[in-house]
Amino acid sequence: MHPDGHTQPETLPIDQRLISFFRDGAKIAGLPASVGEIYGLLFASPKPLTMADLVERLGISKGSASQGLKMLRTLGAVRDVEYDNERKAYFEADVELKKLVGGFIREQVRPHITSGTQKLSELENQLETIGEPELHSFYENRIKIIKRWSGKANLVLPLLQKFLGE
Amino acid sequence: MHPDGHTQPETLPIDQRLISFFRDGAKIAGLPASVGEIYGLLFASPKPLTMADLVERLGISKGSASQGLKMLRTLGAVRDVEYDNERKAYFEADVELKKLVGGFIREQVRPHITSGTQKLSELENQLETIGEPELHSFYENRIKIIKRWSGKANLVLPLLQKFLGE
DNA sequence: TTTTTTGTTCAAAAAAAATTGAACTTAACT
DNA sequence: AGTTAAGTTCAATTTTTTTTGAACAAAAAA
Repeated sequence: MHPDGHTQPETLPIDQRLISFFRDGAKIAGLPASVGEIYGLLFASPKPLTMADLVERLGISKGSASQGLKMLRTLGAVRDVEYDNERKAYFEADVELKKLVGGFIREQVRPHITSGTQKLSELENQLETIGEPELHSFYENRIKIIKRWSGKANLVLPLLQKFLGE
Repeated sequence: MHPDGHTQPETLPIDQRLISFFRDGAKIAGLPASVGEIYGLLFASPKPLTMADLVERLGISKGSASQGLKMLRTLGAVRDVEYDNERKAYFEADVELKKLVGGFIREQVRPHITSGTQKLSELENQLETIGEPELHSFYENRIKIIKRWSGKANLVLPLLQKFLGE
């Protein structure tokens, strides 16, 4: 089963703790547990790892590893690195908070805000169709409230990124 | 059954649109769709509503309505109000962003941060058990990184609340 | 060329989360 | 007292999300 003599580094208790730490973190952020585990193991590893390493040491399927890495790359949380074997791709965890939060906002938050803004403007159109003055003014006010929230959100995000970037 | 709150574009009445808007918002925030719908209907209603109203107009079960209201109350997103019928309880949406975000942070964010901090300190204990100096210093540095993140998070939350509170 | 290694895709299976509904509690009314 | 209306709880069901694994593709090695 093991044609070559290479030994995998043993998974230390501290690695297990880091994996578990990031598994929970991923869940909190609304990401799959396996994505957190992959990031956790890479974070816990002094050297870059291959996809096969992730499969073996986390006991996940090749499919999960591939999809998880894909997601982590688009989030900018993991990067490809050059490493001894030409054939395989090696990965390591990116550790800059600015980049992690930036990727999360770009991939997971912005799209929702965009579609929300779209829905909001459709909402405003509907307002026209309300003849009854009492009701019209009620809904007009409700929409004004949402717009105020939306304005805040659009201010907060850049502020947040700036704060984390220092 | 759902009287199609969701996918019709042009001709939806305004309160259906608000329900759908908040359903999506709830999902984004990691809350059940039914919670978003309940908040949406209350937000869209000029008068307070009873639980029976929610069941009837949203087509959800009594169980969902009860659980959803419970969650919204602990989030501070919905409040009890006095209204004509003594017997039933009436509810209306709370609309202050400060309060909504505050409740969300208190109920959904803080507990996770707290348990994360706990895990972090367990992680630090594990560090002691690593004899090998190279590895020790690697993990020490990793833990330092997490602590830096954690410090940032603890600064950001109050800042965020302050910003939204003005 | 054919074989082997590496990685992706996606339908199906498993796991997790939300929702239901019936049994139960509580409190008001007769 | 008993009856009824309002609301809660939670085991069972449904729905959604995640994970798997086998088929496939790409590219290097033999």
